[in-house]
Amino acid sequence: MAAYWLFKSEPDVFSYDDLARKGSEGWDGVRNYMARNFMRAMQVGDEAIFYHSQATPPGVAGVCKVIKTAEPDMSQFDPSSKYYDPRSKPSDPRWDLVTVAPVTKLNFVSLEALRTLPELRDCRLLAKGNRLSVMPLTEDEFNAIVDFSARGRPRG
DNA sequence: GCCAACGTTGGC
DNA sequence: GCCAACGTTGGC
Repeated sequence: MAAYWLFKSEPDVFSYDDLARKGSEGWDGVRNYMARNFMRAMQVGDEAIFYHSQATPPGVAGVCKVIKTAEPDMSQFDPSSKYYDPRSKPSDPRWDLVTVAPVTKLNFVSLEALRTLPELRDCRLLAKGNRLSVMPLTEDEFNAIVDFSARGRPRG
């Protein structure tokens, strides 16, 4: 049973277009245990919303999918990486990544517009103070975003 | 640049 | 195990 997720990325660093250009990307640099655990639960074929944070405006840029399940994020062992974690050992890696590929570039849906969708009322993306960079979505939440992007207005 | 919110760290 | 301090995130 496929699951649905949301990934945040700062487009100045790595945008949906960057993913589309590259074809796939190991989602490295996640250093939050909850986000890591969500990645460990991902299966090949799961689909995810690609969200642009720290953008003007922030919002949803596309859909991507998981093409490889969780494996150690090697940047944790690289002292020259900004994601280096000196407390992590190769024999017991702390941090994982999944590999994603582009599916569809969406008509951009701003955060402001997302807040108008009733299906997202309980989505943690919209919760005040939310900082989680990888999170699950319900099928209804995922579809509401994609449908709004396609139609430019809410369902129903 | 500001500030609220949150996760993590470290002293005790 | 508690909790204050700190660093980071992310919208504005």
